[in-house]
Amino acid sequence: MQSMTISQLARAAEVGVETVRYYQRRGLIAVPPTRSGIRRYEAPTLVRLRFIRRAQGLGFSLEEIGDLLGLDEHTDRVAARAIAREKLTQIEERIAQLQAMAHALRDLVACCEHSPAAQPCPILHTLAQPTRADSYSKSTGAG
Amino acid sequence: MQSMTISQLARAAEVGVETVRYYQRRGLIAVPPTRSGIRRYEAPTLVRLRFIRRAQGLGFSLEEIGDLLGLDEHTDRVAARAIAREKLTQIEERIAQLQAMAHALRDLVACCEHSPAAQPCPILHTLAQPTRADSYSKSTGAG
DNA sequence: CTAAACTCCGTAGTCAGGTACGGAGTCAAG
DNA sequence: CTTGACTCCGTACCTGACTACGGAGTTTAG
Repeated sequence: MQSMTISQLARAAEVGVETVRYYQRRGLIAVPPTRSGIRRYEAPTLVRLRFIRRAQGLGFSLEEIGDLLGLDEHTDRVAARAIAREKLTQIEERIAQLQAMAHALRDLVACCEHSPAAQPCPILHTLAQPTRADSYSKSTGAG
Repeated sequence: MQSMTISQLARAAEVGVETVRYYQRRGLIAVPPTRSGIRRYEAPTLVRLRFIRRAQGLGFSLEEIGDLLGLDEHTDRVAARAIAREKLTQIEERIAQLQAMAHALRDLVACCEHSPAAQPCPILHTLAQPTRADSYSKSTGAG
């Protein structure tokens, strides 16, 4: 399959036709010239489309992917590495945030399971507590 | 401060006035009756507002927070715990996804650092690779 | 040669969680 | 009693990544 219609291209890359058009509008993939109104796509466009999906899977936004697509495999290795490192840092930060949330939730659930039935729900009660949200974390001391 | 204007309320909860109004539109906090056109807010509304912000900090969406706000501290402990557990599971899943991304990125960066300068950038090259995105993970063998 | 399927392209809608705007009314200080 | 700050409310706008719609043109199978 040397040359594809847009729906063949989309199917090959496992995206929707509208998504392909959207990427064209965003300038991520080229709009090939048309003979008689219908455009035909070549293999390099499919490669580019798959690049986009894989980069998304690594957490890159379409804007960042636009930058990555502008890089040259041979002359821009340092830049590519820098972008990848930055993304890695962002992901690690996000993981840390989510781990803090998970930790707080685990504490609340555990607290709720072990507190006497006559008392108000520690989860709801803690959320309604005045100011600082960390009364459920670490110690109950003055710290 | 028994009774507050909307801006005092917003300041006390560390949110914007427009955000308070937005929560009113969403039905998360009540719109108090007005005498002469200006509304006044009591302490329980501030508690509710802080509840919302803290629940957001734990990863709950405004819709979920609406559910939580409808629960009773005494009679709905089981429901509250179930919601918290479900959120915890979602967060753990998200963490796992992000860790997979981070792992892949770390591999790519390391690969890029150690590959000979004459070769194309392994990061860009891997992204452009046909089909499966996992050629950068685990081993380089036939698997 | 026709009918179905596909393509093109611009525009608009979706989700979440706000943020901004504008005009009219209200309140407090001087 | 005016000035300036604040409030009310509806509506529109924002980000990011799509997704849908509609009408006109094109291609293909029978």
